[in-house]
Amino acid sequence: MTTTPALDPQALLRGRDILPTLQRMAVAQVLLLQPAHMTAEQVLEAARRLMPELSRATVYAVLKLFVGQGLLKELPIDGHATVYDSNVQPHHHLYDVDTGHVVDLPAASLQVLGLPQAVGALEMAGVDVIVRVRGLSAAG
Amino acid sequence: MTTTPALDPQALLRGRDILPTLQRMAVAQVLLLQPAHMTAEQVLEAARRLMPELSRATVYAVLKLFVGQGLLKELPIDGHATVYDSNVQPHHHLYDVDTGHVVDLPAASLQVLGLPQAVGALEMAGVDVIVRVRGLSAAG
DNA sequence: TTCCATGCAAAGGGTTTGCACTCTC
DNA sequence: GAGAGTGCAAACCCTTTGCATGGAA
Repeated sequence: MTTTPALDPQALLRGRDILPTLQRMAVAQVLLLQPAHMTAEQVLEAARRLMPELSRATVYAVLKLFVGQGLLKELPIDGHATVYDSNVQPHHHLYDVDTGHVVDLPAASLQVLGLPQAVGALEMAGVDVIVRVRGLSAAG
Repeated sequence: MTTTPALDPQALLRGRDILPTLQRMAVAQVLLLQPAHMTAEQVLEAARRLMPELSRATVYAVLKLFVGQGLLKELPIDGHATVYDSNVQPHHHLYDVDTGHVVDLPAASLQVLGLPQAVGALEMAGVDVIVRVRGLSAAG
């Protein structure tokens, strides 16, 4: 692990050459300071508690910016709404098919064998393992 | 493999207690008689070559019915449009992040180690491995 | 002062729904 | 004839875009 938890949203954003506006810091506060899985709507709702005037369009813009700067990852989990994951380290996911809750699975907890043969000469851009389960009660 | 390729759409549908209407047989013809990965829009376009009056709403209804009856699987690959896979055997996917093309990866070509420990006492509903690559030129 | 960020509202794509018509059993 | 299946259009949800305002360098 090379993660140095950035406890200061402003420093976190400056470190990625992102102008730390109030809106961006509100989103960072909600999503980047701890591991979290949230949809855009959930981010908007949570960030508006810190900044009620925050607009939906801005949240989408900020999320897209954060993804581009490597602060967030979009999860390919569910067809309806994009889920943003603030854990950008390689890892996998447990997904509750009934509730939609997601929890991280450390990269080391699963091992995928056979990848080199499977991708052959293609350029590999990443591997996602999604384990669908039932009964994941706690919030993810 | 226990697959007995059903070459007759009508028998295929009756086998699942699905009333074989002309619309459902057109969709089956296009998607179920061979392994394929298609979005609803692609299914509509292809099926309309067999039946020009087919409506979009009916295609969505039929796809949902087929998924419920285990004839199709929805792939959790991309946020925009749902991709339907007529291969319902356990297997994984190679996904071209540039073109959107998908190809099957036989279940045997990859091995995921550590699942029992990862899911613990939860009920496992399935495992999806999506390998993102670039340069997958052929249609998937 | 120039450029970037924000907010609002409208537009856009994918999917679902309401309702009348048609067909199957 | 009763109930299921279909088609059309409108509605819906998530996301993006256009444009005018406001703030940062």
